[in-house]
Amino acid sequence: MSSDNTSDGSFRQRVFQVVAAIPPGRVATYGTVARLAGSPRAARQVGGVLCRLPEGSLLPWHRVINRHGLISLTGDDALRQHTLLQAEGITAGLATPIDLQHCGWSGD
DNA sequence: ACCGTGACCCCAT
DNA sequence: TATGGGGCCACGG
Repeated sequence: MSSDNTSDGSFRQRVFQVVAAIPPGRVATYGTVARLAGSPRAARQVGGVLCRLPEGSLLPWHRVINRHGLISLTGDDALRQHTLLQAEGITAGLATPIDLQHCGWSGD
């Protein structure tokens, strides 16, 4: 019921659902996640939500990168994300940009 | 209800 | 080619 599918509640919950839908071996940019979440201009907020993720979350947050195909985190967190991406078959993102044309996911 | 914050993105110098 | 500043939107205190 609804003319819109925005019946989930908070934007944060929506980001969880979108990120959880990213297939293994693929990555999505913050802008893409924001767009699929219903707010194409809220790319920044997507990072804010992931930053506040609980430690036990099964959400594949590591599959979310910036529009340059690089990891936006810094320090140990960046290395942690890079390691998780390696486990997905992606050996780039830390210093070498990920090929978004090959690994990029747009909600298919 | 107001202000500050931020894992972004875009443009100008 | 690198660096800086501004705009955007949602969330916490």
